[in-house]
Amino acid sequence: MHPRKILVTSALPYANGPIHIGHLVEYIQTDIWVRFQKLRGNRCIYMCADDTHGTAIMISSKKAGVSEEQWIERVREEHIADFTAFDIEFDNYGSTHSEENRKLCGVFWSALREAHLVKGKDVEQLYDPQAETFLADRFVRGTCPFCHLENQHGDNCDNGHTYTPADLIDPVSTLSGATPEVRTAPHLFVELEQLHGFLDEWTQCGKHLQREVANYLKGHFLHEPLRDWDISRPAPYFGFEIPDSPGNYWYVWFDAPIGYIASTQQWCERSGEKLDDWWRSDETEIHHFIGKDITYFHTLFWPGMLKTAGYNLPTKVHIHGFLTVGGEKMSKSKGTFVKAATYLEHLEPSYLRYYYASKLGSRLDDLDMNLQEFVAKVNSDLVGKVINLASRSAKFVAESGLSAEYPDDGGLFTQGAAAGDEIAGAYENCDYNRAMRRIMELADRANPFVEERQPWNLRKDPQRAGELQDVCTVALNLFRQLAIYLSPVLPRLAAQTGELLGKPIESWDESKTPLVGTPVAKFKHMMQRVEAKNVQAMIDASKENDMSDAPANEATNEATDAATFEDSDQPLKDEPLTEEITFDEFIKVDLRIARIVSAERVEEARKLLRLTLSLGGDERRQVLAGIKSAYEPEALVGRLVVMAANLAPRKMKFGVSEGMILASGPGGSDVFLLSPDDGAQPGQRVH
RNA sequence: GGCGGCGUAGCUCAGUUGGUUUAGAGCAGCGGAAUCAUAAUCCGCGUGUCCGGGGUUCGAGUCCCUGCGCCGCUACCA
Repeated sequence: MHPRKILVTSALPYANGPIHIGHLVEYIQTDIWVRFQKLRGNRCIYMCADDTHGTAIMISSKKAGVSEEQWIERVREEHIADFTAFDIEFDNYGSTHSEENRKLCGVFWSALREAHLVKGKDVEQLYDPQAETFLADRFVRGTCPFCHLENQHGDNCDNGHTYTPADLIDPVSTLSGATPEVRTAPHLFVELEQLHGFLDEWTQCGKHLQREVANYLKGHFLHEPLRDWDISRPAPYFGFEIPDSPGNYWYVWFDAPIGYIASTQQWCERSGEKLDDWWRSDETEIHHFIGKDITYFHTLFWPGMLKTAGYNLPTKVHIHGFLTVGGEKMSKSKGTFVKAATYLEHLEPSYLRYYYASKLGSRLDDLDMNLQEFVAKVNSDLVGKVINLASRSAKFVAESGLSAEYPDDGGLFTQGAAAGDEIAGAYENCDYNRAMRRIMELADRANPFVEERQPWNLRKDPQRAGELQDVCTVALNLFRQLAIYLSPVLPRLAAQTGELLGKPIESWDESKTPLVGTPVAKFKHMMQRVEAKNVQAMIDASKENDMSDAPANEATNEATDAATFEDSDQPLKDEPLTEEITFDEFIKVDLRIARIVSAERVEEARKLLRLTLSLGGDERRQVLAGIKSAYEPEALVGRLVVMAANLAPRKMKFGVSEGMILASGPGGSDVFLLSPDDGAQPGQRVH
């Protein structure tokens, strides 16, 4: 079997913030795969880079008071430090803001031009006259033109209406607070539709994508003509200026994937390789690892670009899901939004590598990190089962070394070697959880062997020194076999095993041959047990970070946090605090979660909506609420609110109102209903 | 609403193309042993409606239909 030639990438992290444990799912997943391939004797290189262009970078660097170049260089160093600490080993870590990338972008661009795939079109977009820049949708907020909900995103509101930013009522730029104006600018587009036939074939042939991804693309994009892809941005924009279109820049998603190739180019220059041997060669496999959020860039645009420019198409795009913690999205307020650097202050990287490996499968399911399970799994699998094999036997043979011949072990080593193919197959398919399970099954067979042979008793009898040596030879070889199988996941353990037994682990096939007649070094601890309190400390520290450097909304992070916290004192002035009450007085009010099951306008009334609230089961209340000018009734149905449920019914002109729902704001269109967090149920009391 | 997926022991899950037994493993729990080892290890202990209901079949957790529940994606299009 001749070695494969494999080029692997992870998505380029955006140079706008630190690496966190969500990112690490992908880099650990990829790194394991790369290490596995190398261990198998394949030629495999792992390429990555920082993704450095776009509006968000401009904003962040401006805020930090440095140039974009300084900013991205600083972030890149942080990223590299984090990756290195987690044993993620790139063969090259570049930057999309590199000369190599600029040139390659030119190559791709020319190819697109020559294929007549580029066309110009005018685009109307909101422009911030103060910041002197066009505004992406997420940098505009305003009032929804359909339901008049205020402070909504640029392209959709919380009630589910969609629109373009130009339709917003009272739009505001989140960059400067200025009122944006509509301006027209010429943009360049790629007519992807011309590649429709090719993309149908490539995505649906079953070789390159997970089945569910192929279905997704077919259902969402390929069933109809593909839309033109807006690939340029007018100045000012931090990126590369388009050579034949001065004043326009390539959109960040154009140059980002080309960064994979540019990074390879740097590696080639350093190692005397030819780029075309890797990116224009039938012998090379290209494997991209990405998260599901960027599926369509990598499965439609990117193959289209590669095809047009005559580069290798991806052999496979491996797509993974998101990380959740305790079954929920990572949350800054709950401390589950853990930065890589914060993790490292409290825990060892090997824990996370193993835990993720034990959870990762080949499909794009989300991966849930359960903190109790995390502790239990690392301690019981790694320390209790695997490492224990070495720590309970190594010191008995520190002087004698391993037996000269491999003793009878009842077939354990042979069984372990036979399992190698299946474990390798699981790694190859990214079914790491399966691989980990199989490895732990082997460990579960090894410990009883030691138990049965009782080396601790054998050593008491000098007559049985040979027997003792044999038992430990078996135990250590079984341990080493596991360490080899685990080495893509736990390179440190592999290195430590190499030291202990005086022979570095370099190839997968070493799992087939036991080590004999070699010295054994003094045993040193290989891994600390995870302490639950350290996990907790990490969570707590992540909460503290939240207070200091803050932002609630990820995408618009830097842009919004000033606005988030510079709260006006006007509301308090308008409505000062009232006199103190006792607890007993407070609890007289029975606040309940209620679901709005119907809502209609009271036509004759100026301000009222007639709501029917459900407290669960058959319990219903009619409430007349003065929110007509702030909410469309249709948008309220189904929504959970908080109501004062034991308020005496009040007869009003239009009927009896049996309670009140809680809202803030001065009135008119400025009314803001209170909503419970996810999970609340109708009828629950608010305490 | 559409698409994709999931629903197996307290928890996390395995169950390959339907047929090795009365459906398995790890963790947790209970009982015992051991004391070499990082309070690590070993042995023993599971009356689970394999979500419910139909169907195909000599035979289904495994295939088909249907209902329910959950998750993800995406929606006045699929």
